[in-house]
Amino acid sequence: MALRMSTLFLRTLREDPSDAELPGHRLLVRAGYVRRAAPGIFTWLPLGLRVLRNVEAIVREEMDAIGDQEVSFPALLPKEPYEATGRYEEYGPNLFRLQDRKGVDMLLGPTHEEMFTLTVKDMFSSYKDLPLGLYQVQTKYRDEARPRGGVLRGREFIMKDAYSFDSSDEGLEAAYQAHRAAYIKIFDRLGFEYVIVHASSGAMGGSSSEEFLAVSQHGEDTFVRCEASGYAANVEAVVVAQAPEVDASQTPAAHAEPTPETPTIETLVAAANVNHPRSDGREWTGADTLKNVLVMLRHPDGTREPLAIGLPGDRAVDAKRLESAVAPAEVEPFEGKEFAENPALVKGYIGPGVLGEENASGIRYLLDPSIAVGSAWITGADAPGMHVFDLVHGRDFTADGTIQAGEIQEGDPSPDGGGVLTLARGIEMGHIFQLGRKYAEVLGLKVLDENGKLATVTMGSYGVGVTRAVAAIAEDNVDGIGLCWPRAIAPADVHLVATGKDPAVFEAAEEVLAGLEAAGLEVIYDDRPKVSPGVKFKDSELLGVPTILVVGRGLADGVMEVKDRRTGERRNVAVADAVTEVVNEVRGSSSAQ
RNA sequence: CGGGGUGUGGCGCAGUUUGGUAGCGCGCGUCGUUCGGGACGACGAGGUCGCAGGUUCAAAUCCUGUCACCCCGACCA
Repeated sequence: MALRMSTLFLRTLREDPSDAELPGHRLLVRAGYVRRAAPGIFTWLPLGLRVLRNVEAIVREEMDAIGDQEVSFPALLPKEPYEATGRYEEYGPNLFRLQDRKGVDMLLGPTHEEMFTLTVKDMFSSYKDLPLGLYQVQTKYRDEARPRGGVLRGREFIMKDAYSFDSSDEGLEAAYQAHRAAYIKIFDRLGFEYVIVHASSGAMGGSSSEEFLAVSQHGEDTFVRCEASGYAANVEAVVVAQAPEVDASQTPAAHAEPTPETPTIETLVAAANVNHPRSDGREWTGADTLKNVLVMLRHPDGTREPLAIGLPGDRAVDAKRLESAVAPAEVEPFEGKEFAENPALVKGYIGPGVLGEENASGIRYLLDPSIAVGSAWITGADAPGMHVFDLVHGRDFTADGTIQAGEIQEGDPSPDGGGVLTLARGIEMGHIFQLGRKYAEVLGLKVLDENGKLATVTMGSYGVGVTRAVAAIAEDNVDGIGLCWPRAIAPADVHLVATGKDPAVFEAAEEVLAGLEAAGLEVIYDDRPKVSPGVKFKDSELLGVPTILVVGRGLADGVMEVKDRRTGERRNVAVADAVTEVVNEVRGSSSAQ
């Protein structure tokens, strides 16, 4: 199979497109792989489509290998199934909605749990039909508030979504592990650095969920990992361990002190060091203060509930962690008028004295798990310009519970006790869920069990962002001059370049091309006449095929040049050996990048 | 939704401050020269300057409105 540059539907650009920011995105456009059609919507040109198909092929092979069966659902869907699960509303403006000529509401599918569940319900009715694994590679639509990074986050994108159906929890666990293992194979073959992290399952429900993140500074997700223990998790899903109790027998009784004009942690610490220095000679820091943050929760039924969060003063509330911790409730700011409505609250000087369902404010009070029983704090005294010192958790105040909402910081202890955490960014490439019975329950997917009784099926859902994988791999495989595709997904095995105007060069190139094709290699052949060698070399580097074979001036000496795109290494090979050398190059390192 | 920015041939940009018949580079076409690192010359095709209204003898340029797009944030199974 050969693509001849003289006729290929391709136009490379010498300059970066002005609307692209990420290096991989720029190069995908410059090298003629994709073109933007509308915000977050892309046209795949011949070379891009070849890469995309290669990724799809790998995904299909590994899904087939675990016995999942491929199906294809429509993208244009009726709304009823999504109304049944509540997601027609839940998805809100992210759902593309439309009407048919009769005015019937329809939608473009953002994900297909409902359709798979209903189809299995249609066809199967016995435990003997299970387990079952189905998947599709299909176009999804989500009207993202802000598409970004080109193909990385589009409004139309291709996802491989798979679903498992089991009659028992053990079956679900087995299916989950099988899909997890298949994903490891897929991402290994795609050739990029990734981590598997614990994720919060959020609104999807279910008990267990892991994400496959491509490690990338351009990623939108922040995750933590611990070198020592191997722990890795999305920041949203980090469960901070409860700090062990400490001895408070030597801590003096709590005492309130005037601390005028100290509404912030910084001003409080400064004032405390001047007016109330520690007896042990150490300076007060933000970590000695107990900060109490108020938020307003809005529950799905519309009711609003204030919530107070106590955490060390040197640590912020992480909005994503908080959202995740209080889901399905949503977080809103605690406004000035709400302070006014609760006279127990003294803004800037709020303390545990009034917080808590049993205390004056009546506001539920949850502590960060790092607040140990027995630890002593400087915190608000609930009077203007007053803070209380040596206030001991468990002795002088208690809370209504703990909450996982504190910001995770570089160097925090790993939750599994093995070391310290580092922070990094990643691109979500895959997400696997144990959904459990949520969808089957709502949509009535039940089968008869061995005893002839109806049992609700338990499900898993497993997604891979296929178009996103192309974008993420591009981001991960660029250098100053172009793309450098991993072999497994490159648009061709070899980029054959014929330089100069000597007909003998083109004749020799045709011969070696025939040899490469006969060996089963896919070749991009730059057969353009009257194009200068410099242009051809630049284009070959821009396109990023891993092996470049140059036929040109060396021909007079009986040699061709084999060049490795990634390393830049080049070597001459005898014309007679060129096909064999290139085939070895391609096959010999087919599993490496 | 908040903040910032940009709309001028296919692409990248200048021109807008100070109103006077739209320009550069790349790409594209023809001819000739060139041919191992984005060659050169000559000729040429291609733009209602995002849109609407206004001011003016005259608007890419000034005024009003509007739309679109990009980036950062919020959002995002």
